[in-house]
Amino acid sequence: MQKKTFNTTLSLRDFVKTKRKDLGFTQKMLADKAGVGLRFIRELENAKPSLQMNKVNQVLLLFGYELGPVPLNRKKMMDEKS
Amino acid sequence: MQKKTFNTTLSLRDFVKTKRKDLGFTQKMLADKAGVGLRFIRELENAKPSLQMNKVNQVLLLFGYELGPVPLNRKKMMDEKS
DNA sequence: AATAATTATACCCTTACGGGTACAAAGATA
DNA sequence: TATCTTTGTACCCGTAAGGGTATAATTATT
Repeated sequence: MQKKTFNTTLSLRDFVKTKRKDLGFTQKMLADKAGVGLRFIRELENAKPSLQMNKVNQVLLLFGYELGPVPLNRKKMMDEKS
Repeated sequence: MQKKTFNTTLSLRDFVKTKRKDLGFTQKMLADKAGVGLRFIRELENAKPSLQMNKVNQVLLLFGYELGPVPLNRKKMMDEKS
């Protein structure tokens, strides 16, 4: 029942990590399914700031998400699962 | 009074273009204020898919926005001004 | 119409992204 | 403990991103 608040700005890494584990994927599995390299997934989950948008979108697409402009300091609510 | 619907997914370019003109900036002014090159602003407003997130965020920051994961097919409402 | 301002396209160049790979570190399982 | 899996860090390298600049094309503005 507990929900987790996360800052959309700072937690793209946490978003990916959470979604990935929700699906029971390893980094390698996610990389293969997204069509990116394993190193990229690791850089993404380690919050490398200079990642290319199209590559990030290839990953987010698997979760039904994509990169878009969101207001700063925006907080979102997300269930622990799904 | 008319509001414009835009798909967050496809219209990062339109978002930037609209916000820029709302502030009365030229591409060059926006580039200088954001600390990126003029060419980058043009590629951004022309929807180049492989732009680097940190550069895009330097621009969105001026508008009080940033890149974040948004659900696919999400539609947002935005006033013509502000 | 002409002129000025803004935007689009193209070229060269330096930098670094991203892939691949290997190895180390951390977690899990028995 | 040892063993296996998963994740993190480091290296080399091809290639594309992004800046600068110049020139065309487009769009005001008069």
